[in-house]
Amino acid sequence: MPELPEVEVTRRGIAPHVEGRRLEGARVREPRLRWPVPEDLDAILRGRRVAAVERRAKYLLLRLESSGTLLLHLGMSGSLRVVPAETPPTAHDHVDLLLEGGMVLRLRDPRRFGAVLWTPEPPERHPRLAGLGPEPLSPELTGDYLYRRSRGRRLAVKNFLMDAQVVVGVGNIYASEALYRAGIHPGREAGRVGRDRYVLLAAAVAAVLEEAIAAGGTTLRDFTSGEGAPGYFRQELAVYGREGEACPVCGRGIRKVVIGQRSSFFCPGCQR
DNA sequence: ACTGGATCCTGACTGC
DNA sequence: TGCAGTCAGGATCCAG
Repeated sequence: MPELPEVEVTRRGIAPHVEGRRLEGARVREPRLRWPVPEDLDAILRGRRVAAVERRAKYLLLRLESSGTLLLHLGMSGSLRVVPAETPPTAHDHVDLLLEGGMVLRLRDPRRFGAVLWTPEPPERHPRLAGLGPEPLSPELTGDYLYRRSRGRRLAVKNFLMDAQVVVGVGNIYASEALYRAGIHPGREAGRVGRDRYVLLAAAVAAVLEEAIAAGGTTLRDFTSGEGAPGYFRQELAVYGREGEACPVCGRGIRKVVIGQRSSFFCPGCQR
């Protein structure tokens, strides 16, 4: 489900309910996520206070006071909601974090590609976070950076853009959208895109992600913020999911191709 | 070192 | 209505 904007919208939705609050424990109904949920999660969390809810790439970081961080990943189908503790869980509500005051932070994830990980170390040292590329909304993402990193690379520029070692947070929807805005064909070899076009691409990535966050994310099926509101960016998507529709700029039909086993949408007139 | 493909899992949708 | 096949917002792992 979520790319960076949806994770960030979720973070902003849950943070006011979670930050500064003490955890009374955890209830794990289904530990078989991408990696097993820690068996002693309840004991680890009980009585500890959440200092901050942060985000790195598509991971949410619940930083506990003193030390230790809970890493949450939503995978393809995960979502987080803050609900009253007495709310009956539905089929795929795998983990509850019990908050003082009678609410729970509830993780739902039908496909179970998500993750709940614990680390007592500084989270940037965790194997899942070490080695990640820069945040796309930081000053580190520049055209020069993308240009340098792409030299000699023969994979499609869309796959290059979705490589978390290069830059984090750009998933299948926003990769198509950013490449459209930058006028770059998604299947072009990354190493054969020039510096000037990477400058356009870096700006396009940041712009599309910021606009999506401002719109509350993209709701395709059932994405909602931590408070249950859907995102309204879907109607702003220029190419994703719009095969056969007219390009808003040149009027030619939007095409769909499979690149790296993922559907990719582009305008054959505007993108080279 | 890079690259593409297979893989984890369930649900929604399509076509017959 | 039922059933088989296809596809889905992620990211890791593995073989070549």
